[in-house]
Amino acid sequence: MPALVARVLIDSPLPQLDRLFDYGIPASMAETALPGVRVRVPLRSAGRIADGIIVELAPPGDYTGALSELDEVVSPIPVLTTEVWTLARRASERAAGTASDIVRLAVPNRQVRVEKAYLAAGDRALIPDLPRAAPIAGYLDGALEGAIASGGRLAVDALPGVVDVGNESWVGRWAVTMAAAAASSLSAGKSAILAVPDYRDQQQLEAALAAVLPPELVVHLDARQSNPDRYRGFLRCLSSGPLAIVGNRSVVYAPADNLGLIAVFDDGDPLHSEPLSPYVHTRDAALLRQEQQGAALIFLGHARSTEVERLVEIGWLGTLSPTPAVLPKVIPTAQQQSSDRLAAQARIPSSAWREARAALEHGPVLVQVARPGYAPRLACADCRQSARCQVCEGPLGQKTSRSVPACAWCGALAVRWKCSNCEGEKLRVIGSGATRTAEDLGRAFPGVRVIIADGERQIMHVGPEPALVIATRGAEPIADGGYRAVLLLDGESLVARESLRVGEDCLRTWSNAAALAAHRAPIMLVGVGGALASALATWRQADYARSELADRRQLRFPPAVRVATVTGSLEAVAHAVAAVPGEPSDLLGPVDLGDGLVRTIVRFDYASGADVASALRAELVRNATGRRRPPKAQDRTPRPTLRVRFDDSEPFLDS
DNA sequence: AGCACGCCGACT
DNA sequence: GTCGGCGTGCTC
Repeated sequence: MPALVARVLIDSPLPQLDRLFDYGIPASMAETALPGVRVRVPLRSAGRIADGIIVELAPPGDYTGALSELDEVVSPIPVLTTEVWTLARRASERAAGTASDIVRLAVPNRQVRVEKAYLAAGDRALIPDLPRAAPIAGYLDGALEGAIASGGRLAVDALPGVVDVGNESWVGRWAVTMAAAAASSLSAGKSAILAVPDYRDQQQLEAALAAVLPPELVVHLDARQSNPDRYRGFLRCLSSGPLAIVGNRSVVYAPADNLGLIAVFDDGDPLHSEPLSPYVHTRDAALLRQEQQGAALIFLGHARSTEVERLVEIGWLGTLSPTPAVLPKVIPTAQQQSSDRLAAQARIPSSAWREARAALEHGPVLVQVARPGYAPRLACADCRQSARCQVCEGPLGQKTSRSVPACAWCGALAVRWKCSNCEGEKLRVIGSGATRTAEDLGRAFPGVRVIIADGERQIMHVGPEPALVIATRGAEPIADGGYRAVLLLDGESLVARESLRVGEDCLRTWSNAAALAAHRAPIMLVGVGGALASALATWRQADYARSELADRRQLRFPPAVRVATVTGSLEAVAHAVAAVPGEPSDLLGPVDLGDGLVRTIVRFDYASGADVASALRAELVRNATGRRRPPKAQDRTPRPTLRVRFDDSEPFLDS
């Protein structure tokens, strides 16, 4: 029997290195060179050492050249499990990226001290008793539990409202459902991966988990942790025994032991879309992993994304709604101006103003606004042309009513501003941000405490006392006992944006805010009518997603079809696009992006995704290894880079 | 990425 | 005749 070789994944973003390399195993490493461990290996001429991970030990493959030997086993801990490796390879293939880019997301940086402590602790015999499964409230008895036990796939409509999970800790009811689902999986001895879009969601989920699971069974893995904390959590996942693993998008790659459930909350939140190459969305990674490992898969949310709706329509996902149905009390408000002068100034129709005033007698009222700051835009007071930065031509805005106007793009303060059109020197405020809304509302409701929550002033909780809580979308605090009323402002300007996703995006953020209301508290959507308003009012977000998806099918826009954007020089893009199978390819572009770059969007059906990805990936390799400069061109011209990005929604967003 | 190998112009 | 230019291609 021939000696085994170590097949190693090199840590490199280069597409031409994205394959396994065979290395001989020196006798000194025979004990430690095992699958999953970090190694250092010589690459190309001696002297150059690369980091890598042993993926498998195998008989020598078809490579016939001289084998180099491993240089060093860096650590004995198998950080890359077989499941995660397979997932990384499949996810990267689907996105025409490299597996090591995914592995970098999946395996945190090594922290030597943490690792030493972990190894010194030895195998932890201290495995707590498995929790007992408690029934999951709010849905048909046993429906969720059954799906979790049998590896089912479900789109679950979340329960609106907030609850106290103990210690005066109020969380959204969705978090209780998700925690109960995790407990259900753990009670069967299987781990659960719980992915949430942002930190505030994570805090709610952790509070809900603390109520149903002992802390030894919960691990978190998120971007906010320090590197050592993250690595410590990661190593805990590797030790045996079921765990609830909580985190943001890259938690879907956690090395869960005996995975039984993947649950994703609010998959329509843009934070679930990975900004690092190869840009694999949490939803897609979760779908691949579920298919591969057969765990249960749950997409939980207050609104349904068109992507999930598509999966429901093709039968890949089942659906589950609360039983009995829970309908928030949404009141569409007519656009009639308020008779109250101050309310009118604050853009609030009279009916909404009356409801808010009544609600403020009893507790906090949430006001959701579109933009932070005081004035999102400024214009010349004389000619009304929008005011531009004198440094970079960016739009000017104002943080507070007193602050110096500043550029939204480069941050330059606009001192001694002069209109480029009419030489005017006076600025005029356009629109209202959170701060200005707060000032206006403070005048309309004198004597009421006003709280502002936005990206800069992050507030997680507010008490049950009366207060006006002005929050930008996604920054809403949880109110103890729920808000007594919710006002959704700025809908008109939000809906007016030109973007493929405005409708579903608005419905999602409104629904999330509405879910923070107390039972039967009024929710007022100001200034919006039509299908969107009625979807919110009837709390039938899935219906809206269905009609939205039907529209996208008509137009052949994602997610009815898949897309890939190909960016680079005109020739490189044309060449790459020509390699896409399925003639004649369905193309949009090329459009000129300036700097000698163009972008073409390739559209294709889900069924041909693998072919398109492998064709474009081959083009990436060819472009990276082929001639670097156009022959006879000037020396200093940088090599035209070719970039490919799958399922990129950016070109369809507002400009 | 790096770095060696390989085929054309000025040199002792 | 050789030294070295950078264009080309490979990395177990």
